[in-house]
Amino acid sequence: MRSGQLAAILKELADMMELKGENPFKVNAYRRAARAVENSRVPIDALERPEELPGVGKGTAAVIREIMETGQSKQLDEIRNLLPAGLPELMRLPGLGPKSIHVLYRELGVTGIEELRQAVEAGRVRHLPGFGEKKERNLAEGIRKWNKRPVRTLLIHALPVAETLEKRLRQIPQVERVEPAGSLRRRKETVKDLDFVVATEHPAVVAERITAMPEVTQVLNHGETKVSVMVEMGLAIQVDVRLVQPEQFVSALHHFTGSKEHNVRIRQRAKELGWKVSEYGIFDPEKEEVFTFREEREMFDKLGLPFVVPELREDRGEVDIPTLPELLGIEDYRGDLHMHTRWSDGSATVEEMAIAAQKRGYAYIAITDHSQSLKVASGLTADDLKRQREEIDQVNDRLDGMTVLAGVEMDILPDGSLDYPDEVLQELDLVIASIHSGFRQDEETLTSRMIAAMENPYVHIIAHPTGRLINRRDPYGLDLDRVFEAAKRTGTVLELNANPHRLDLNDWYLKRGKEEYGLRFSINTDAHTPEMLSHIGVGIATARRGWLEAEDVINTYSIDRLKDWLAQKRGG
DNA sequence: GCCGTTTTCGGCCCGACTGTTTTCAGTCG
Repeated sequence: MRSGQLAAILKELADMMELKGENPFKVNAYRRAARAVENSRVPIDALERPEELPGVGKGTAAVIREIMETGQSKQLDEIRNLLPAGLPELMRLPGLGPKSIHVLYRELGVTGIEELRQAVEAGRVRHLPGFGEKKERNLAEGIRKWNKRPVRTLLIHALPVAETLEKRLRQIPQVERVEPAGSLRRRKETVKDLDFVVATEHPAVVAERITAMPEVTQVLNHGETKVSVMVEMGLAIQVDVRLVQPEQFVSALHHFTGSKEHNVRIRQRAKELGWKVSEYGIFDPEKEEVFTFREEREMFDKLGLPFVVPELREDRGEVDIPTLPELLGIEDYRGDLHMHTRWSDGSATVEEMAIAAQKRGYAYIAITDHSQSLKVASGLTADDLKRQREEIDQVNDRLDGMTVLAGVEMDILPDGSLDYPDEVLQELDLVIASIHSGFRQDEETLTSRMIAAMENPYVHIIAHPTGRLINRRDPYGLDLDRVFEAAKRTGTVLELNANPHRLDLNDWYLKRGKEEYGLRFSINTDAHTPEMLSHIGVGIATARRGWLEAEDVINTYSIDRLKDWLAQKRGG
């Protein structure tokens, strides 16, 4: 049993209990337990006493034990027998929560989306208590969009739009301060919309200016403190702007940066001190006094907490521990170890890539073109690799203060063997192995295949370990705990691929790999053009979200230390 | 269901908005 599976069962239990109409605090207790399991530093199967997890008491601990032992929960089975399986997914409809779903089920016998559609079309919903014509129309709209999964925008696409909008907002004379907030500020891999917090004494004027921007295609909401619009700026995205008084700016920025879960922890913390936190400030009910702040740092200070950077605000322990890690920064990064050239499917020469890297201030790079089996990408034969090595040597002779390593991104073949024999690998400075075929094999086959590659002493790094493509392809069905364990045992480093579509390993796995297994990682762009080296920005952001420090990432090593490590992996 | 240097009972984060109501429940972030 993996922590992800256990957490999923606890979440389902919470959802079902909520639909059943259980005490909301009890429901929340199960949600908290699910979070605690996800964020536990101890591997879940090594957890002897679940009640040691925060928010887990006797009751939930017993449920956890039962699930660990039997793989299921009697309580959950009972509710499943009581309530139709189609109900939980109805929560995805905007405006529909557990209470309304229960009414629909009880009064109309609605058990799923199809029956709801029929009830709405027959006009039967509007007569229910708490419902009306407007609500029925909104439901009809939600049902119409049911199958159009809202695709979240990639961070890398959202960033330039946010930057343009930020500049635009700054140009409005009545605007005193502007910051982007929300998941963009937390640098999540995808964002749903763009949030801005604006300080102004004249909210109505600013709101007017925003709705009048030429890129605005639709005004969704236009109130005194909030404007929501759809904009078309290369991509169509919703923009929410919150307008607050200047003295409220910092509290509002913190509030709208989130995450929701982080905010909840912050408010609990304030409550322990007898205060109340909202988007308007920290309120002391005893003295009837409101504290406001000039910088976020002051706000955390007031609560007796170390400053938490936006990337960590996910309630993964950042509010509960006395000292936070000194996160990796772009200035710590010394070289990119995964990129392609014209030798396979890249667009530039070795020298062009090297010069681009040097302009970024790097001390080294590794050229890692594809291996022979990957025909679609013009993979290199052993002979090609020899000739490429000659070219790399020449480039190294011409460059000053920059080392180009000769590497390869070698396919792990569907049968688990590697694409070159050891004699070829030992000639290379650095070997990355990765899976590009046979994605749909079963978990056991895929996992063994990857572990076999890690056991080869010549393999230094596993690239994009789960193979997911955000919004496009799910991760391979790997047992990542076994992969982590093998990485630890063999000293193999797992990659955080900084391609904005991959960002794989993701933040959550990075934190787990570091804390539970003591792993180190490599962050690389997998660039196929010189411009793509700039993707390292979102890679570093993801690493920060994964709580990584410079020491956890081999790309922060000096060239000498890196060479030592490369040799050491081979038993040198 | 969980939790406790004010507590073993009575709380559990906070406020805005919507649509339903005529003072508020439900939903959302």
